This record gives sequence, structure tokens and C-alpha cells, in this order.
Amino acid sequence: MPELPEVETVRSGLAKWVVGRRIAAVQVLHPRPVRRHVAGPDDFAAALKGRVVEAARRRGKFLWLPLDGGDALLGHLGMSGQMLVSPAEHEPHRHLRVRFDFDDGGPQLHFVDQRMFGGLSISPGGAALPAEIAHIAPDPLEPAFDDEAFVAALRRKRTGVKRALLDQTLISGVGNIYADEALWRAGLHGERPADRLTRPAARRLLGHVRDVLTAAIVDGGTSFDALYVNVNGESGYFDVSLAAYGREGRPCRRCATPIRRESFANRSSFSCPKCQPKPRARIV
DNA sequence: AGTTGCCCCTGCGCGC
DNA sequence: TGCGCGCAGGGGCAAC
Repeated sequence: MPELPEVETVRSGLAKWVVGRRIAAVQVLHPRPVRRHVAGPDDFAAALKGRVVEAARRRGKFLWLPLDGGDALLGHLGMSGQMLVSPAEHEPHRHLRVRFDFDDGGPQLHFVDQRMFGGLSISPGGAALPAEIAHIAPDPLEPAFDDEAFVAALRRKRTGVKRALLDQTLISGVGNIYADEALWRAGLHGERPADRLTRPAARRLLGHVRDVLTAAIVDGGTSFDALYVNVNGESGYFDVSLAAYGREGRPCRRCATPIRRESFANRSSFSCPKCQPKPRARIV
């Protein structure tokens, strides 16, 4: 579910509510979200007890909390993960998987995840950049992102431009919603061969990716339902600004043609049939 | 080596 | 009312 804007909204909430606090206890209520910690849930909890959270960082859709001593708590929300800051007296969420208590007795941190595609792990020495996510490309909102390197790499991809946008080793943070939104803004169908984009077209597409991600962060992300909320349980409202995703049959905001839905990699793609014409088959 | 497909999970809404 | 099916903001890994 969460893409870069949603994860960034969560990160800023963690920066505000969790950074600077010392973990007093960790309870793992379901082992699956901690599956990447090979030593097991008990070891995971023991290793975090007493550690101070020093920062809240993000690359693409990954989050990490640098801890005193140089390690980091690395997290990914998967399709349905949430980080909630919750007073201890509140009724726990049905899908609460991991609970963190702090030594100040203040609100707890709850990792909630219905589908459990997300997870938490400890990255040894991973405060600056966890080794586990070294294979992920920078995201387009961080200074390390190299626009021209991305444009060149995109134009070498022997695949459709949407698949390329979703390739986290090429550009991170873009998921199914914002890929469709950026392609709509660029007037490109997702099946357009990436290696046939002109350099200027690739640069324009990157600009649209950056613009839509930035606009969505301002709105606190996209919330279709209760599965995505910020650390205080509040929804984002970028959904009202979506132009393509989830708008099948509704008029294109540019030309009023009904938005089309096509199946794509076990999911869906939304686009305007007129503004984003399907490419002709590749002639080899 | 680069690209594609399958699988991991739970729950909800729809049609029969 | 009940059940089966399709679908959902992601990513790792095996197989071509």
C-alpha cells in the first residue's frame, strides 16, 4: 500500500514522536513481521531493549531508525503495514504485531500489519544506510539521486516504462499509484518501451514523478481506506487529487475521455485512452 | 545478466 | 445467508 509519500509521512511522524526516546521493552506478538531477524523474535526484542532512537530516515519505501551504538531498526510497511504512536491504555489494534514501550512511560509504538508483507529487522551498523537496502536505488527526492544516470539507465531497459518505474533498483519509492499518476501527467502509456523514450521525454517523466510525489507528501499521502494512516491514525487526502489511479470509467481530467483499466502484473493500471495511447507492437 | 512470474498473507466486496 | 472468486499502495527469489 504505502509508497514514498505515505512512508515519508510516517517517517516524519516517527521523527516527531519517537526520536530521542529509549526503548524499554519490545513484545513480538506475531513472528512473521520479524522473519528477517534470523536469531528469532526473542533475540530481536532483547537486542532493542535499552536502545535510544536517534533519528528517523527513509530511502524509497524503506524506513530505518538509527539507534545508539550504530545499529538501526529497519522497517518496511509492505502492503498494509502501519506505525502507530499509541497511548498504552488504548485498546490495541486487531493486527498489532510488534509493540515498543519506552522508558519515559509515554505513548507506545505499534507495528500493525494486516497482511504481514512488511517487516522489521535490526541492521548491524546500519545507521547511515542499512546494508540490507544497498541494492535499492536512491529515490528522486534525495540529493544522492542522479537524474542523468537515471535517464540513461531507463533508456537501456528492455521493458515497458511502467515496469521500469516500479523497479526499485532503478528508482525507488514509486509504486502502482504514483507510477500511473506520473505516466498520466507525462501522457505516456505504461507499455511504451523504455528504451524508445527520447532523452527529453525521459527527463520530463522524471519531473512528473518528482512533482506527484512531492504534491502527495504535502497532502499526507493517499488513503483509500483505513489501511494507510499516519502515526496518529489520520488519513492523507491526496486521493482527491488522483487523475488516473482508481478512476476507471470516470472522465479524464484533461480530455474527459473515460479512464481505462487494464490488468498489469496481477494488479491494475489506469490510464487515459486518448492522452496515453497504447504503443504499437515492437518491431524487432 | 536482465527480465518475468510466482508466492508470501489477510480481508473485503461482489456475483451467484 | 453463504461461499467462491477477484482484487488490494510490495518485494524477494527462482526460473527462463
